[in-house]
Amino acid sequence: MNGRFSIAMHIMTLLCADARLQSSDYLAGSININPVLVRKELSNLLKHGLINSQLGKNGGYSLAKPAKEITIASIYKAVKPNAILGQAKNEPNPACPIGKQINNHLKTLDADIERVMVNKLGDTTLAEFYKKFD
Amino acid sequence: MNGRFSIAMHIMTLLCADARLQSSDYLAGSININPVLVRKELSNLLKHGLINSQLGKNGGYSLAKPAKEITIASIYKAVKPNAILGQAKNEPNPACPIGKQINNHLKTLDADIERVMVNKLGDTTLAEFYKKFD
DNA sequence: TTGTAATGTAATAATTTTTATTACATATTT
DNA sequence: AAATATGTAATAAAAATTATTACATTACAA
Repeated sequence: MNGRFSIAMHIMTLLCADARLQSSDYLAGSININPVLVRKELSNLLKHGLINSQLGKNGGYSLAKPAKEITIASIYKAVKPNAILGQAKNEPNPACPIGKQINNHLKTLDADIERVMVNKLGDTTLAEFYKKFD
Repeated sequence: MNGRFSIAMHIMTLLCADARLQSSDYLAGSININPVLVRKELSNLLKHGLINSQLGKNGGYSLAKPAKEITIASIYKAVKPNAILGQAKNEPNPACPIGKQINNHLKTLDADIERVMVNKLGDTTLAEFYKKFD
């Protein structure tokens, strides 16, 4: 996985900290990455119904619902990679009895792990996460 | 995370399937990646005490202990990334109250998740994983 | 004791992925 | 109508991953 989860959490925390509309430039300034990347992630969070946006002058972004109704799991799901345990790029040798089957078995293992993770992340809300900041 | 876990699992499964010494070239052929990459991962697994190697002609690799004593968690630990949830490359803006603290809080979250994952992966042994193959 | 086949590892190149940048259309407020 | 923001496409730059080449070292076996 890349830095997308961190970025999404950072965005959501900033929106949680101030209910007013926040611009992508301001968010990018706190995260310290390119504004276009932030807008791309905002666009994804929007698609997943986690935030609202307002076009035009004085526009910006805000949480789509109260922070105590947003689980960390829902944020994770919005940015989740194909495989949490990672996957090799190459097709294993189909002539090898192990190679032929291993990807399926690894996929099953990965699904098991993800279930446990999402379960754990579902225990915490954005509001609880935000409480840790002083 | 990259493909290292997949590769390590593939190596370990192949060694589990045949107790005789296996060469890195043979392993690379089944995985279908460059033999040098395989040797690098073998060198890492060796360092973690999961496998044995034998130098010289007719040399190769074998499991360091019975497959039923090797947990998937121990294989994961040998290749585990810094942060399972990923991390952004940039330092957040220290002038921002959220930016200043978020990395610490994300690190805590990550540690929680990893604990749950390793717990789950500790339930299964290589022998059990191998049983799934026909 | 010499040839062969294997591990072990360093250096470098190629490829892929991620991140940054530029540009501009569209929307909304003042 | 001007200003400021979202939204998005196209491209460039940087970083990470994977592949390749090269070769030293070890051990078996003829």
